[in-house]
Amino acid sequence: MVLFWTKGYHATSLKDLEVTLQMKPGSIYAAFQSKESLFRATLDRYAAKMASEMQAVLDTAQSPLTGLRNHLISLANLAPTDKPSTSCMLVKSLLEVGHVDALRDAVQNHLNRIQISLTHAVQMAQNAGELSQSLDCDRVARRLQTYIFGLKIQAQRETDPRRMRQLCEDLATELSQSVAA
Amino acid sequence: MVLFWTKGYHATSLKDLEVTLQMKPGSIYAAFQSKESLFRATLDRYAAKMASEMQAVLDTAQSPLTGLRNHLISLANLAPTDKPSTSCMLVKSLLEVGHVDALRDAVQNHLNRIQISLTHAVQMAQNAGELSQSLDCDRVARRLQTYIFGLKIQAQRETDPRRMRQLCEDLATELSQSVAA
DNA sequence: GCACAATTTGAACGATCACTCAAGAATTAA
DNA sequence: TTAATTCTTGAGTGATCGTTCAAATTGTGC
Repeated sequence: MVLFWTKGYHATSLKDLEVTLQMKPGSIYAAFQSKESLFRATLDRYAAKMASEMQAVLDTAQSPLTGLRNHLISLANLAPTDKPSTSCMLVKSLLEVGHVDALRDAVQNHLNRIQISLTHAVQMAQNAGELSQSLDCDRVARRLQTYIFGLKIQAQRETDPRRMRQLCEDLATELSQSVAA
Repeated sequence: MVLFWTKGYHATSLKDLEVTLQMKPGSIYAAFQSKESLFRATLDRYAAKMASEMQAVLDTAQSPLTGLRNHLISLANLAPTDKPSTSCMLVKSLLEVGHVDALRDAVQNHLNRIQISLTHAVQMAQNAGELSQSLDCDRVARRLQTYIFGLKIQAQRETDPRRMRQLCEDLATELSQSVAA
């Protein structure tokens, strides 16, 4: 997963996979049917990992809205020198293999599921009275996800951790304000 | 440029380039030294094109802030079925070839230049009294660019043009409000 | 019309690509 | 211990990768 995540689908060769997995080609093809299918499996794994990490942040927060804010702010801890890539593997894959139908659909499904989780979180914040009752939760969630996408790309660029943190906090603040009950 | 933009660097083969350019390998290598160098040239061209389009939107607007809003809203016109890719070639390249030093630096420079243009636009809005005097223009510009990144990725996902437009307008509104004089 | 320079051609290069498969090693069942 | 089964091995597949170069073609100056 880390290999595909950092190098991308096309740039990852079977030689790379042999070394990393410590398996010979035959074994790789016995376990997974093809490079594409192995890649799809890593996408699933990544999405599960990402979803559970996000859920953990949301669940441990004092309140639903605080959880969402914390999640945005947690993106400040990504540094562009980090391994694996600070960028979202799903976004990276969407851009790279978006023209391969099977892979694009897999990525889209994962992103949709994450968006639904966000919608639920927003709904909870609304139920808790932290958000205006009139707000469309799905709409807010889409905006939130747009922030996340943007921030993860900035994380690939921004070398100054102070500015990165500032940016995350700016967006977190904006969320609270524009959405307040 | 369109070829690299849509397929990405690695997925574009020299056969593809031969067909699209209508040139034989020898000519391609005489004109450009290598695939990488040709790719870098397309990055330059893309960045120039994108910068001038953005500048046109900014310049024709009634006011600086309106220009920035219009630019955000113009992203609603991207549809995921569009050719070439609706995603920003620079972002796509940053994610795909971010681990190749020469290419990453080229992309970073282009993105930095665009950010500077945004900073100037924000500065003009501030000078025009549309923004609070106390705001850090560079900081606002970074936030703006984060929106743009996020929106262009959403444009790859969102199939409903109504929702896409709504999203762009949400972010444009947010910009005006959070930044108002 | 002719010599000379610049460009284009496309076959060929070694390397690497994703992938296969017959043969051998390891594991399990009796 | 042995027979059956599963897993692993790694050389080998044809295809394609990015790249080169000598020969053919085209363009230029006189």
